[in-house]
Amino acid sequence: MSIRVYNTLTRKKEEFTETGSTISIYVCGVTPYAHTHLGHARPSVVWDVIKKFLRYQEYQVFHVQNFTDIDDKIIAKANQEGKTALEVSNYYANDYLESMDALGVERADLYPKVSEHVNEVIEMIEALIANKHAYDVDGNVFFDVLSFPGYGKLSNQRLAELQAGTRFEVDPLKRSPMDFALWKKSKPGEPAWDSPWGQGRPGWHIECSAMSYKYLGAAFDFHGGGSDLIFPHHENEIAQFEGATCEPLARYWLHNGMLNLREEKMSKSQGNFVTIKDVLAKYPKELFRFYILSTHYRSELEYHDTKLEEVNRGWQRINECARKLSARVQGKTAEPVEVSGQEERLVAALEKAEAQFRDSMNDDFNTALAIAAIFDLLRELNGYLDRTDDGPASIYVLSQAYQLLQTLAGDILGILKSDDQNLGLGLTEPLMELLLDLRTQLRTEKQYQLADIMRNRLLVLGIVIEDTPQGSQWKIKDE
RNA sequence: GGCGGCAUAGCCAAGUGGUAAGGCAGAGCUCUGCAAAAGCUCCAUCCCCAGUUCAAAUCUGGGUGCCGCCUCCA
Repeated sequence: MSIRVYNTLTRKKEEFTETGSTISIYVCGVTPYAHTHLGHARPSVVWDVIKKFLRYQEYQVFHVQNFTDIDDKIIAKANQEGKTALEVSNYYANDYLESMDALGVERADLYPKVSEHVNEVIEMIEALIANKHAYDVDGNVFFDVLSFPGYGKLSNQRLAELQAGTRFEVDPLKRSPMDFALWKKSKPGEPAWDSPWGQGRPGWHIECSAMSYKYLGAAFDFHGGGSDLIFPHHENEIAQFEGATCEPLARYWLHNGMLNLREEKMSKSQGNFVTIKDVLAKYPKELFRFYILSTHYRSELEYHDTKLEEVNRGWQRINECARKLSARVQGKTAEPVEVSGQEERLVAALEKAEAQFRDSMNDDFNTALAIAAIFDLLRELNGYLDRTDDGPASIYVLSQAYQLLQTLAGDILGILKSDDQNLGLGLTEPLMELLLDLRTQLRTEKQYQLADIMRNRLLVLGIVIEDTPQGSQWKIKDE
């Protein structure tokens, strides 16, 4: 089954056709002038999972994500704090990367910055002027929207309607109200670069066109970003790119839904945000990823204080199962054996789960469905775990199960806790073994009172004891 | 005013023509010294109205409600 994706450009789900062995991806990054907030986590986690899934499907991926480090807000912040614009943007770009690391998001292959690509920007503007899509007014260069017939094709807007809806004050220098700045003439005290039009700096949208063209060329595979970027940012990107190069920009446009904070869209400018670091100080990254991936990427997502508590229990079940599998398989060698009976049934369940997962992801990266496939598998796994002994056939299929769960939930979705989160360190393990041995002895002698005291006191210390048919087990209590 | 999206059980959430995935919460049961974990069973006819169709949550038209974008925003 091939991959199908919803393409904003055509407004329908399309089959993804590959043009080479490497899939090229450009995702709009951030303007680094404030701490990285929860809203940024959504595209990051989603694309992280998409990339990992594509590799699982044996594609290669090349991922570029920009930093728009020249911007009015950065300059304003720099002035306010008595720093240079570059100091401010570097600081927050670094904060962004740290937040991504903390989320378990794999880094992009490239993080180009506008400040390092002003030449490319200038070249593209020159091409636009040469192609009669842009004009220079006293050191400002604007894109001439009326000159580009395809304007509005991504956001499905008609120019006449857009102009009628203009609510902001129109720069009198513009020929048409919808024209937008490619190059801004610098004012005193602002960072400025030399250009054929005098000292100035790039406008907002041009950097993405120039840098995606430089690193990915024309008609690359995926262009992603939040749905709030469809208009005007991505619409303008297309106009600039195609106006300058006469070639199409990206083949598939994917837009993720907004993450809303307490029913309101989270955004930097409204001061309505929670930083990623705040959330990760309280909750494991894997839980947060589970929450994001429980909903399809195009849907809106609500976040509030108790949200992660609500999804915690289901997430624990997945990890609980992985922990049990790990405990069973650990230190044992799985010899390939002929399977039959309940082992055969389990292997069939593994295959089914893998296929369901794959189909779900192939269908517009439906992580919600993919997670459902994992829950289905969980039931089979837990049932089997209750029934089986530690015979060679059992170890063999259990290690396969463990691997599959690690691959799907761990490697691709990134929602499995790592082993050291599950197990204690150093002395803890032998000590716990000792305690459990003693307690088992007590239980054998029916000294239940003492056994219960032990269990209760360990619970106070954050250690949970579970008595199972396979003996007593312990784990670190969550929360 | 324009463009787009959404409305599915108490909550979260899949599902684009064939008679409602999954998770949480809840009820009952099994296992168990007890507890925990786990398993099993139960729990919706899909905002309203009118159409198309043998058949619609899924298509069409109308209505209501919510949200996003049109200004910086992932």
